[in-house]
Amino acid sequence: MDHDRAHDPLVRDVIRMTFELTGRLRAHMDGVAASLDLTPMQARALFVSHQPVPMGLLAESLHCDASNVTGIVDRLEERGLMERVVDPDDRRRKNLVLTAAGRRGSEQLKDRLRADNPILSLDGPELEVLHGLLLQVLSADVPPEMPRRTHPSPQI
Amino acid sequence: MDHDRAHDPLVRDVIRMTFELTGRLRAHMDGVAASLDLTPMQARALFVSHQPVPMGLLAESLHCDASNVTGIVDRLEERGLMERVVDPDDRRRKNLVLTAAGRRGSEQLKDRLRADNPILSLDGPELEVLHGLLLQVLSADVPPEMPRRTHPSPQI
DNA sequence: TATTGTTATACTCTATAACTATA
DNA sequence: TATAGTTATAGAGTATAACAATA
Repeated sequence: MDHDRAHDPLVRDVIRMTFELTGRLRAHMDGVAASLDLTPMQARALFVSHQPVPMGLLAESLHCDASNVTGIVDRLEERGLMERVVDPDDRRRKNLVLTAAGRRGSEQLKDRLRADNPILSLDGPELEVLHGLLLQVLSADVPPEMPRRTHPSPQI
Repeated sequence: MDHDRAHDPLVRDVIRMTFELTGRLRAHMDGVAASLDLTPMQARALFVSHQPVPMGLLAESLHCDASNVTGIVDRLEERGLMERVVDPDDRRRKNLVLTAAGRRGSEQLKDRLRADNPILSLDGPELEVLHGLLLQVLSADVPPEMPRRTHPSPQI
């Protein structure tokens, strides 16, 4: 018999706190992005593009529709940080490759992200514990699909 | 003598994983919002407005500029979920108060957010540990200011 | 036929600057 | 003078639908 965890005060508290921390981490990331004159989405795209990645996969990583990635990559390409390279094995597919400037930018982004990160208020052993918990959540969880508002059930 | 943690592989790993989890949690939240026909920011505004809160404080909670809150609250008010109430003690200030429908919506939002949350792959004791870590990070960390791009130092 | 990426569209979010009204 | 909130603006993000090229 499984106790109903939805009414567990601990669950409520942890969800409220993850909401708060998620907001702060995002603000921290956006601040770092701004310091490099990147928009939040441009920075996230740079962050996850270590090796060549097709547009569709980037859309998944960014949790947004594929049609949005066109514009985001357009602006990164105009700025000389990324290039679209047609995949020779499947000419429909375009792989995104960082330029030298893109790699430098990505490194700076990550350096600055590490420099002042809120989670660094934890010491080594605590980070180890957090690492274990994150590993468990990430491997157990199936990444959610992109949010859709097609058939909402409002009731409010 | 403090070891330089920026080069600690554990720190890098944990930051990469928090980036991933943060993205998934946001996608989860946005999906729940969409199921109630709310935009992401409308849902976040509803989430943090349990008791009357002035516009400026809501802007801080949402990590965005105060000017944005006007439009977000406009749409929630048009929909009958919130009301602006002028503060009698300081007539410049407007407190945001949930309507009955707003309270129902907020409850549904939180119910659905708990129902399928990725962090629920953790069991009770693990949640306790996470709770402790979150408490420490949140109390040690000073919430970052809103990201500004006024004086960037690009170098890329 | 199905898939990858683009375009067109309409709306929301976003920060900045200038503004109103209160203090 | 300073603060709370609004308006105007321009740009970026957002999902949907329709489309082209390729498989």
